[in-house]
Amino acid sequence: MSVTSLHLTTVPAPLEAAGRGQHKGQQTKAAIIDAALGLATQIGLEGLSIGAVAEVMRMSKSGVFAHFGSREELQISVVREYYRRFEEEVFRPALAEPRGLPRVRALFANWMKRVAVELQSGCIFISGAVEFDDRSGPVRDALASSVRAWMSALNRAVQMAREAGHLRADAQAEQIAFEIHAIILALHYEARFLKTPGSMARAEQAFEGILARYGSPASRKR
Amino acid sequence: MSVTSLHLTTVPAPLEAAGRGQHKGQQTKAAIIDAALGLATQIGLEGLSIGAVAEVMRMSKSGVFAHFGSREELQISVVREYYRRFEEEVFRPALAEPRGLPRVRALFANWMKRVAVELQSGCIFISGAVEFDDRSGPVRDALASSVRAWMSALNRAVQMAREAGHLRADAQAEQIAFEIHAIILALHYEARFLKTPGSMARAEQAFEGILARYGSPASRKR
DNA sequence: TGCAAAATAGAACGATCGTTCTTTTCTGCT
DNA sequence: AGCAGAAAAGAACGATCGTTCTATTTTGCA
Repeated sequence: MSVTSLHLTTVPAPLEAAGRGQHKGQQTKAAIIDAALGLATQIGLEGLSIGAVAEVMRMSKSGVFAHFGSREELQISVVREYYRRFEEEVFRPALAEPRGLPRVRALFANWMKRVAVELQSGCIFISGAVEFDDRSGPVRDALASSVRAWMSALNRAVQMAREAGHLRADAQAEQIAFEIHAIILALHYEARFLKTPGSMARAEQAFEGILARYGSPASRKR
Repeated sequence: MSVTSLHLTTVPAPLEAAGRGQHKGQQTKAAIIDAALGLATQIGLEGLSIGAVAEVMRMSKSGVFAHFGSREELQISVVREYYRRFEEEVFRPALAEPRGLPRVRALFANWMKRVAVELQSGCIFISGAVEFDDRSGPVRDALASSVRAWMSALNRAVQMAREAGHLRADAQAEQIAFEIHAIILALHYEARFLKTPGSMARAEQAFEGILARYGSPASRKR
């Protein structure tokens, strides 16, 4: 490839946009990531082995391996795909709601919906945090930056709710985001591990409690 | 050993109470569990390998193995020891406080103190929950029953606070325990994984928020 | 002090892991 | 249709794992 091809505008058809028309290799790579994501939600990123992915894909180990070059790269691809889906399911739909409390409520509701599904499959942002909390490297970095991106999106939504007058003027967005995050983590723990019945309802009630505490006195219901 | 020796009252000195005067084997076993616990808090119960424990103990793999008969039994021993220390550090000292809100505050404060230390080492009740949440077997059972025991102790303390009139009459102990647990989990996540600064203070503030919300109107401070 | 039993070491096993190298099969373009 | 390159398979490697078996050392009581 010549240096002049760095002028991307001159590149014709062969490099198409992601999606259809991919070469065979990219299609299978996407399929591998999908299978690996399914495995990783169950057994964790650390438990994810190339052999297991190959078995699910009915491919050889080396066939799977060739697409990534290392297990680490496969793990990173899984993290990125998980984040993409999380954004799609939780964040994007909430943008349809008007800024302020409605959007914050939608974010929490979508998050809860997702956790309800993950009570069977598992959440990579939670299991990954435990697996990589005292390690370093690119997998940890990919995980942490994904979670931070989501948390700061939640932060912004809360901040907008305060600016819209839906929350007390002295409410801190970071504090509220922290407490919302806490609810989700406890729900995941109690429902998925301890199998405590009624956890979903307790999480809902805890969320309402936060809103009652930080909600602006003007819009207080009782 | 004859059948009549089942009359435990007839057993003389050789079987002593746990503690001093142990045979060599029991001493080293306790030392192994201590070393294994230290490893498990860092790399998790699943990552705990007999080889690594042997290296720390400067023993052979088979020497370590012989004390437990299986890796699973070693893991269970670690869980039990962790629970014992947790009880000793968090629960027991709080019994010195009078029933009601003071004791609940002490439980939370001790828990926070422990988490602050575990931000370096890690918590088996949290990492274990992630590692064993979709598995079954004796290790999972040991973990779950330990956590349930602690959670129900916390529950009882909250319940007593309500009965003492320190909390609203309509406050549910399970709900409050859920929310306290949530705070600890979020603190662990944000401080240990994300390394978000100020997490300790946010956890404290969230706890005060819970008390403000569920505290009895009579004892409200402002 | 001596002797049985407990405690530990050492070597080897089958299995699984990520990775490398070589070979075969398949794809897609001319 | 044919050919170059991509994609996948296959075999093998060193390492680590839990576990087993046998041999050696150490302990604690008579």
